[in-house]
Amino acid sequence: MISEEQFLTSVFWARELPPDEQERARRGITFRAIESGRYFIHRGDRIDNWIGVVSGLLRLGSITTSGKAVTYAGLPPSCWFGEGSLLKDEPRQYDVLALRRTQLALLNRATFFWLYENSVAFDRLLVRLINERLGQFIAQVEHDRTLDSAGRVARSLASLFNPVISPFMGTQIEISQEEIGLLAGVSRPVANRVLQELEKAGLLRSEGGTVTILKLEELRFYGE
DNA sequence: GCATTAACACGTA
DNA sequence: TACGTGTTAATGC
Repeated sequence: MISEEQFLTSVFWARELPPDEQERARRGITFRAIESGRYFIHRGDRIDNWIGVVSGLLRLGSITTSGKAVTYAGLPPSCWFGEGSLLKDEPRQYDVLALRRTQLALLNRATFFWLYENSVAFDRLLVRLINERLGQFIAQVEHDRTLDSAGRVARSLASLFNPVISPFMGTQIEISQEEIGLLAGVSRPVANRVLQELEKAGLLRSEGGTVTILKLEELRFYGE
């Protein structure tokens, strides 16, 4: 079984559960590492876990029939995902790729459903997460259609630091300009130019593969 | 026009 | 050597 410390540092929602449910959740969690560039899930897979990102970075997306990679979201540390496929008992609709070496925490299906059936605290948590993600995706569609590339890059970065979805993020993330481009749907030269623009505006610092957020709120509304 | 791809030089782990 | 960054030239929508 994983240690108390591992549990509390990687499972942000645990503190919302009463002690007996925490203990049950802890017994249902295992860890797994995915190497950089490897797929964790392919479209069509069935999954048997609710999945939490402990460290690293995942990309949720798919490949179009013409072979183009489309990204729907970055999954940063402390973010949990996959509840939709578990609850609907359907195959995963999207690919999940590790952009760098990534450690995952896996809550097994039986425990997930036990909590779902028995824990009010857990259900509130799920509703809150799903609600927040819904809002995030709707906003993303809006931004894709209304904002220029600078605005899209700023929103994509800000969405990685959503405090409801990934509350342990702090202010820094290891992410290359190439990866930022993939998340925001722009090319690397554009990501490069926008990062310089945002840095000049004092909203973030970008250096050597890490981005430090200085003004998250302004980043979230950049370009409006 | 603006973005994209491809390519090059540079600095660093 | 491998990677990330900064930049430019050719090309496309």
